[in-house]
Amino acid sequence: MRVLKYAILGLLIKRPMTGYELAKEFNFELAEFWHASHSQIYPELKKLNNEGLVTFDVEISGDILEAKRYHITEEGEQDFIQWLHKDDKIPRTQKDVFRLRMYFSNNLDPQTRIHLLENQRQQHLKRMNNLLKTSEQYPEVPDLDSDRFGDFIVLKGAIMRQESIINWIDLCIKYIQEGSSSK
Amino acid sequence: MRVLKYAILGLLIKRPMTGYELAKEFNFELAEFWHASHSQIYPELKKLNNEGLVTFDVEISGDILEAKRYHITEEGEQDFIQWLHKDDKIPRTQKDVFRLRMYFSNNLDPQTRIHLLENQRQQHLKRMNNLLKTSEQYPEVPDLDSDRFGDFIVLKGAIMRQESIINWIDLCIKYIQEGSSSK
DNA sequence: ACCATACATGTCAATATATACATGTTGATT
DNA sequence: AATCAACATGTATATATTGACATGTATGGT
Repeated sequence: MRVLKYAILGLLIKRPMTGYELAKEFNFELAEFWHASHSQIYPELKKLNNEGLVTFDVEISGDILEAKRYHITEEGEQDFIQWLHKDDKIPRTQKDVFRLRMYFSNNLDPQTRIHLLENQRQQHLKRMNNLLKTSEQYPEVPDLDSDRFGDFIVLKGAIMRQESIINWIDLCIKYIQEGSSSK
Repeated sequence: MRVLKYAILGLLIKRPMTGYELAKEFNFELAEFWHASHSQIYPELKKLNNEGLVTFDVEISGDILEAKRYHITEEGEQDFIQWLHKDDKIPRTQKDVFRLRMYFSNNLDPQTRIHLLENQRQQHLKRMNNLLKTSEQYPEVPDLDSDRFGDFIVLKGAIMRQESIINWIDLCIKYIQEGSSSK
């Protein structure tokens, strides 16, 4: 499906970027829902360039350090916009190692289960606080056509997801406490 | 990290299974949080057998049709139980193509955004109903040590996640309607 | 007898992803 | 002058995953 292709094209519509900058984007705003590291990005940029969907200018900083600043072409923009209109079939599976572990949790004693859950809880709570802090950047809903709008709604979604996960963990802990005290 | 290895070992603790049956498991109870198809399962079973973590008996149904029924060994069980105790670092990214799309949604007109969101909403609602139907199998919390407990809690988690996704979609639709009417 | 569905096991090729290997510059601080 | 963090670009290897290719049996219904 070449999602990375479209992730890159979408970012380049905002502004021309180097491979290094693209890699950074995947570690900030987009990090909750997409990621790619530079070892994937550089070959993909080369491919997109061969396909005529992006071009680049070489910039020099200092004496010799070269950076390729990639721009999206007219063709690339058309391809991206076309992709953007497509309906997604919701994936049957969202892989989640922790939930797989919990699926098998009858093989653990109650204390261990609670330890594992508390550990997850703490990590999710920490992320939740980071997301809430980030969302302070948005005292109000950005304009629909602003490129902040997308970040705003996926951030909201990340917070809601986080909330739901923490509630689930708390529910699991409750079940385990009730189930083990009654014995 | 060889998650498939542990997914298979965990299933084989419940009961000995053929590769075919394992593949089916990944399409039912576990389907929300893990999946593997037979082209991954058969080679992995061979590998686990070489490592001494599983063994198999050949069963004949009818005249000649052979099926290998895999059993977990003592060593396999120890390996699995050890893995099960491990804390997971929560993943920075849960890849989600639809949210990536929404991140770029400022490039779409409001009607198209709402169409895409409604389409997702419908699909998620349908899945939600399936999950709720499945959860009718559990009029009460299964015993902590029953192998139904794991299925029960991940099913609860799937329902909560689904609820959260639908709420997010509704929120997005609301933002778009408000944002486009005020212009 | 025919047909469809489920049972059953495997391989192959393409793609995707993560991690490590590999190299070098620039600019700011100490 | 030395050091460190950030900038910058690539390749290589291993693993994971998907979808197609490939083959055949068993069972129940018409």
